[in-house]
Amino acid sequence: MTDCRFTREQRLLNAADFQRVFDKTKLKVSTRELLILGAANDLGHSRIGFIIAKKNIRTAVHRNRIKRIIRNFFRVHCSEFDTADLIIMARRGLDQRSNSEINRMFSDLWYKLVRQSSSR
RNA sequence: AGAGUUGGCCAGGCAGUCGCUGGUCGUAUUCGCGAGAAUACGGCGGGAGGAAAGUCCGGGCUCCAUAGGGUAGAGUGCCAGGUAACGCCUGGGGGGCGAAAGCCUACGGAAAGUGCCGCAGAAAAUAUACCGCCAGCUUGCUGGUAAGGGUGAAAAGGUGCGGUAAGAGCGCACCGCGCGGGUGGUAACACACCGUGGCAGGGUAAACCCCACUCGGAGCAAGACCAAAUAGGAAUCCAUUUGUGCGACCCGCGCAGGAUUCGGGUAGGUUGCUUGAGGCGUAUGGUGACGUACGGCCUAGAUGAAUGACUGUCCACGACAGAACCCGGCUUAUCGGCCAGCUCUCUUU
Repeated sequence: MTDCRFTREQRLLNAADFQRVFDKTKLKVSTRELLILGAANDLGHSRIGFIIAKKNIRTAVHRNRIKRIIRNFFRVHCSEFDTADLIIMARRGLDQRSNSEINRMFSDLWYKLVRQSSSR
């Protein structure tokens, strides 16, 4: 999985997928403005889903921007990780951060997650 | 050149790397007798806005019943036109602001009825008389007044002359107002036009209300199709006393009954889904909104939701902000830049 693509199979698509992650959360890393939940799957690849509440991130432009940046990071780095389903949750204040700040923040969380996963 | 004002246009550019999405072409694999379909990979070109926003109006489209009559309710409110329609737009009229260009205007009815109107003031609408003024006499009372003063946002027209005890539309002239007519205008309305009446009776209708006109309801999570689970119904035809259900309510309409037939439809998927009251150009009618004719154009269609990220570079250093069925408006947010018309001021020739 060294090619850097991002297809429909790599996304959490329905409510049942999301619920499964919430019920079987094994991985959890966070900062003040971001939270990642993870649960192992047996599909042979990772999947990602977003929960970005309108209450926390008020304008659609910022919600789109956050999703695009994180999705792009996931696309490039997904091969570094075991197969799992991840949910990215945005908290209040994230829309105040610039693109590079979000990239750095997510990168820190990502490697924390990789360590947590491999130590298991 | 500066100040103002109105209308229109643009919304960082370029290059590279890595992606996403739908279209099309090609190749491969699978399915199919076949037309073709699905999946994967590759090539090519497409991929947010002026407000995509708020959801405040209007319409298309879909379903409810074929959307019909009445009541209730809601909306609109100077006139004429435009439009699919509108609460929008255009032109005109009245009123207000400005030196002007121009801007603002919820602008029907207070003589159908009801309600409300603080303080001050004698009195806020049936009128009335605090200080005055005048007359009379018993010198502080009676009568006559509303010119003057005072209160107030507002005191039952204004100015002048006559008149009178003092005054007063009491009389007259002009201004204002009402009514009737005339003229101009499709009309709202206007008039330094004519006649007539001494003269309307406060404000508030974005208070109830009255008058005129308009409006059936719900929305793409509408609706249609495929279909695990689960439950026993569903569709068509016939009948319509009674029972029951339905939209804000009524008139009204549907369902239950009998017969025939067999599928039904939650998760999920497919569709609706972008060619449309579309945009561009030319000609033409119109003051204009806009209409008509001809030519050629196709310009996002996602669905846990694409349209991006990173790097370099240039400059004016980039605001507000992301389509979700589709259009027409309105409103609100917005870094800046460009173009055109008009008004005023200054300088120069």
